[in-house]
Amino acid sequence: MTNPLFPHPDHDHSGCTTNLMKFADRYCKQAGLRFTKLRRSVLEQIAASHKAIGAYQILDNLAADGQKLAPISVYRSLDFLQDAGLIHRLESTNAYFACQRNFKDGHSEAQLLAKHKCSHKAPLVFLICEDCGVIGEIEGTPIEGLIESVVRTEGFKVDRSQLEIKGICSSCQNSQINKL
Amino acid sequence: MTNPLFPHPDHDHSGCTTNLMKFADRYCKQAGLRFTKLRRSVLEQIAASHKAIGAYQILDNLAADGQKLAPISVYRSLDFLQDAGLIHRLESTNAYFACQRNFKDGHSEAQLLAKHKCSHKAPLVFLICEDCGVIGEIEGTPIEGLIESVVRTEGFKVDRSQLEIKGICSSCQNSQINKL
DNA sequence: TGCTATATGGAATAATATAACAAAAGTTGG
DNA sequence: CCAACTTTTGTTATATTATTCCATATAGCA
Repeated sequence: MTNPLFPHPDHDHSGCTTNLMKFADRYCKQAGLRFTKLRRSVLEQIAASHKAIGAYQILDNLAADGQKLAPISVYRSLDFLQDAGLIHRLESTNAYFACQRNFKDGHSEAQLLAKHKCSHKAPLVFLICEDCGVIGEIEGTPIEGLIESVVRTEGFKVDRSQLEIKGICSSCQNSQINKL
Repeated sequence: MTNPLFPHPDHDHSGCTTNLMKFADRYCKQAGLRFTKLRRSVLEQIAASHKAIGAYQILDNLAADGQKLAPISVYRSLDFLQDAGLIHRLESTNAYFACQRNFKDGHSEAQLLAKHKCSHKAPLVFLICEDCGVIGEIEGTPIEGLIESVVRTEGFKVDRSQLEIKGICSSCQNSQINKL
């Protein structure tokens, strides 16, 4: 019933994009954020796949669509989207990808807002396939609690944390076997 | 008996540096790595504190010491030191800091080598104080096992992982209270 | 010694990100 | 609606981080 944590590289992506854009609309409206045309088009570029995309790649893609922008414009939209929790940034590769964990059905607007806001505070855990480039986001794992407890013994007060796990996803492991 | 996981911002650092450089000597010799003058001077800059330092800051410091280098020279040394496990890179700030977890006494050369090599594969967990800038490295926590098990359910094959935890260390929390 | 692999030097440039200020568009209160 | 204000975007320039390419030097070894 739940989405797989790690999206299959060959899945039909069309639904992901529309769901995500729909969620962004609802969420920004509910949170009183201005989801402008520029921000929307930047998010569309990012939401086009489950891979991470660089700021200048977004810039190029939009230019190809006839929308010529300065880098700062893209970066400003990226900041907005990140603050809104709609995208994440892979620190190890300076690239951005869409947060896919938001738009489960069956929530009222208020629930949607509360749930999404809450999830911002949690440790971020990302699986990055070094072969196909797809990124999966994990939530609700014991890792989150463990970080807190380990750190508490140090008296360290956590602000935010991000775990980037690189490796090979199961689909790509299978493909590699087939190639041998 | 063990070092604190998070070094106190005001501790006496002189011993840390000499221990670390001594370890680097021993380790490189044992591992058949060439610990050249350039690599040594880059490591000295990094080992000078428990904070992370940028590549161009290293470059400037060495220039002030009369050693004028091209950026690429510093980056090459950084690559070497990272491959050797002597330093780490903070992905979120593009900065480098010394690995302090190596040079416990009482190991033979062979044990030293084996232990250090093994530790390279483990997930890296860093505590980063956003106030004083000091970085602590945690090892041997249940986080490591948990990453493996969580990911295994996904069929994801881990290559390497890094967890960056940002917040305020206990010393800085105390200082902040005093300032009020 | 000469051969080979590794390390360094040096110049240029690529890739990523931000600063500073002006103009435009949205928001609010009269 | 207007005017004042805030937020967003445009424009230009520049800062920061990292790599490519080719030449030279040095270490390790037959």
